[in-house]
Amino acid sequence: MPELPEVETIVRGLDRAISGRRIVGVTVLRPEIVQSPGRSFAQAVRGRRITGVSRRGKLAVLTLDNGDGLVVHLRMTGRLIVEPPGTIAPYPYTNVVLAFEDGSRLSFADVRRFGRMRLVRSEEAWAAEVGLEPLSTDFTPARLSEMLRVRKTPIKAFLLDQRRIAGIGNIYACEALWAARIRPSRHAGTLSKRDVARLHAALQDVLQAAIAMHGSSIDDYVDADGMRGGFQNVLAVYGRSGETCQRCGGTIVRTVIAQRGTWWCKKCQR
DNA sequence: AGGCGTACCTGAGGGC
DNA sequence: TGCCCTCAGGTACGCC
Repeated sequence: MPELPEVETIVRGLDRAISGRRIVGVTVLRPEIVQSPGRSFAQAVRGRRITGVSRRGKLAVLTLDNGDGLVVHLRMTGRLIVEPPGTIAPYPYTNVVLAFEDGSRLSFADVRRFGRMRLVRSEEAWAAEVGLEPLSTDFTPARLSEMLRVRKTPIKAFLLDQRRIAGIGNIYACEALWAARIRPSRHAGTLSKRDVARLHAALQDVLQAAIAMHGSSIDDYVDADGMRGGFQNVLAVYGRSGETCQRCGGTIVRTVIAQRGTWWCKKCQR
């Protein structure tokens, strides 16, 4: 489900909705979903106030007033939903509920139960494993070029590796490679300086455009208020096998790279 | 180092 | 209608 633009959208909504609220109740319906060092998750979280909600790669981070962080990975089908006071029925497939003092609550729901909610002492514990933020000023064509050099992995597999650049998933890897006119199976190290410049620009453009449209809702992504995104309506290649390329009139094909469905135009992506 | 298969889970959708 | 198969926005692990 969620890649950088979707998590960014969720996090912005959550920051507006629940920052400043105190957690007065914690219900863990699926213990395997939460991780917490030492004390029990519920004990460690209950009574804390949420001071802010932010994003790192595809991770949502709820910062608590004692400096701890609730790091949430939604994986494929996870949802973070804010429910107003008076809501009785539990959100479908809810695994963890944080209840606030005003009667509102945050539900972490996930049909497939791949998503995780982890309590961390400080950012150092996990931030080192997460790569560069593609929308930060640290991410420059020169840095990208340096990371790609001599690497033999297909460029698409490189883009999906969260330890290098954080936040790009299958949709936006496909879309950015189309925008940059680069064939997804190209070995990373073979990209020319021009290719790298186009890819760098394409990644930032695609991610920013998707954030502006509140992400892509292909199947089940919704933001913190349960609203769908709009970027699925403007996807150029993702999920469009057999359709005509809007740029060159070629045919969009589906292949498999790094075990993931990959959509691209055979004619104009080289 | 990196590719590949598999595992984790459930549900949707297509073909027959 | 219903059964069977494939696929899904992600990552981890073990094996070569």
